[in-house]
Parts: sequence; structure tokens; C-alpha cells
Amino acid sequence: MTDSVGFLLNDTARLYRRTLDGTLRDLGMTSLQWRTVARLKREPGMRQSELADLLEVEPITLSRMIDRLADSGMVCRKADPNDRRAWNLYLTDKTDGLIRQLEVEAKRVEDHAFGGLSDEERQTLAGLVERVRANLSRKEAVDA
Amino acid sequence: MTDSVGFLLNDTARLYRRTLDGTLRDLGMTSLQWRTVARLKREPGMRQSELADLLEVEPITLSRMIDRLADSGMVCRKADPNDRRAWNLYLTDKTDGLIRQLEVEAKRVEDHAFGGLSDEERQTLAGLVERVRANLSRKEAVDA
DNA sequence: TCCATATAATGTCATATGCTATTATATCGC
DNA sequence: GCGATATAATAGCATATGACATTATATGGA
Repeated sequence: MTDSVGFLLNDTARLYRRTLDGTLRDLGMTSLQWRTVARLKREPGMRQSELADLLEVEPITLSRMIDRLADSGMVCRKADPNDRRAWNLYLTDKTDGLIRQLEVEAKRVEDHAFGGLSDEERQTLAGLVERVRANLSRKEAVDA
Repeated sequence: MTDSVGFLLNDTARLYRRTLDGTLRDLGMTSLQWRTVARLKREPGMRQSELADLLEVEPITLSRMIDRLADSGMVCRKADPNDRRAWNLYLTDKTDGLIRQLEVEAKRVEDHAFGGLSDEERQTLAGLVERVRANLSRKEAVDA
């Protein structure tokens, strides 16, 4: 089992995450926090339930994560004008510098990880991994 | 950031883990538990500290994990004959059937994940990922 | 309209994990 | 051999997360 391509893929991703988490910790953020911020940057105004779904955590987990990010002034909640049960989430200006730092660090880790691979090899890798991802995104097939 | 090869690799591995975790949960095991059992199968008699190091969890975390596995009769601790501080860890006969089931399920997930890729493509993928893993295993280079 | 059901968010409790400290034992330098 | 230091395992406490329950609001059917 530990020699399979699946194991190799996961072990590599684990090393990747560990490396990135280390640099993130230096910036005072956890992995879930930066995923949260990165998503909000792409798509501001999301509801908590949408974001929790995208990040694949429970709504209550995201709720408390947003509490902390709001306490530290990085995220703000605004009442959803169309649904009084819901909040819309936005990044504050305070996060701009932090996000730039994160992008620099993420780029640094990526350069490290894919160092020595030509552009063509990177594209080949991306294409193959994308096909694996597409397979895994098809829910039904595992038990088929 | 979310379009990079690094993100793709991690997202794919995350889907892979999630799929496997789902089938493991049906067998009543968590991801850490099956990693623990798989390692012990490969190398019986390890000390807790060695195993914790391999699994990249804190010794206290593994200590409690072994408590639970021992309670359920899957692992047993034997006193290390050469070091009275240490335990040697062994799987019990009870786990044989479970490990076979795990291997079947792991194979099923792998077939699902890599379906549609030829043997040649799988080898290409494995080779490229292995080079990425080798890069990430070199600690020094991220900040260089 | 009004009731049943669904949904958004959050509180409570249980569990898993990490940090720090503690105990028992081993190893190293003299 | 003996004291200082290192190591194996574990306990106490703090934190992060998930399952379940609860509240407020929205939606759909009679």
C-alpha cells in the first residue's frame, strides 16, 4: 500500500502542506485561515454556509473561525440584505498586505517544490493530476 | 494562487483522502488509525517514539492512539527487553482480517482515482510526483 | 393566510490533538 | 561508579473541530 501512486501523491501533498504551514505559522495564520482568506479574496460577499461548503468544514467550525478573524480585524460580517438569517463576509483593508505576503510565500514554496521540472513537465504533471481530480470528483464511481 | 499546480496537487490529494476516509469510517477507523496499523504491519516491534516520528504526530498523541487501539484489542504493548522506559508495539491476530479489508478498499479508491490513465501515464505521473517529493524532502532549500 | 418544512447561524458538549511539565530510566563524561 | 544530561512515555491543561440541538427567518403547499 505504501508503495502505490496514491500513497506517493498523498505523501507529497502532505510534505507540501507541511512546508507551507510552516511559513504560514511565521505569519501567524493557520492553514484553514489562509484558505478562508484566499477564498474571500476571490469571491467577496459569500455567506458563511457557502464558504463552509467550499472549504469543506462544518458551518459551526467556520462560524468560530470567522469569529476569530473578525476579532483580529481581518474579516467583517455585514447583514445580508435579502436574508435576515445570513451574513455576508468581506475582507478588510487590513488584509491586503498580509495577502501579498502569503502570495510571496506560496510562490516560494511552489518554486521549491517544482524546482528542476521544465515548463513542459509541469504541464504534463498538471494535466495528469487534473484527470485524477476529475475522477475523484465523480462521487458515484467508488462503489460501482 | 488557487490556479497553481501546487494548489491542484493539494486539492487532488485532499479529495483522495476524503474518499478514502469515507470508506475507512465505514470500517470504524480514522485516517491516523489506519496509518498506524499499516506502519506496524510493515515493521512490527517499533517503539512509540519511533512510530510517532514516522507518522509525524506528537508522542503524546500516539500514546493515546495506542491506548485506544490496545483497548479495542488491535495492538498490544510489550516491554522492550533492552530499555525499560519503552514499549514495543505489535498488531494482534485480530487485525489480519481488518487489514485485508483496508487493502481492498484502498485498492478500490486507487482504481477509481487513476481510472482512465494508462500504465505509461501512471508511471510518468509517479516519476514527476516523486521528483516533487524529493524537492520537498530537502529541508534547507525553501529559504535559500 | 397559515402551517409545515427547510435553511443560516450559533450554543453545548464530546473528542482529538498539541504544549508544557513530570516520572522513570538510560547514557555520557569525569 | 556517579552526577549531569538525554530520552520514553504519560498526565494536565488549552485549543480546534465535529455532532447534535436550538433560534430566527425563509419558502412552499393547502
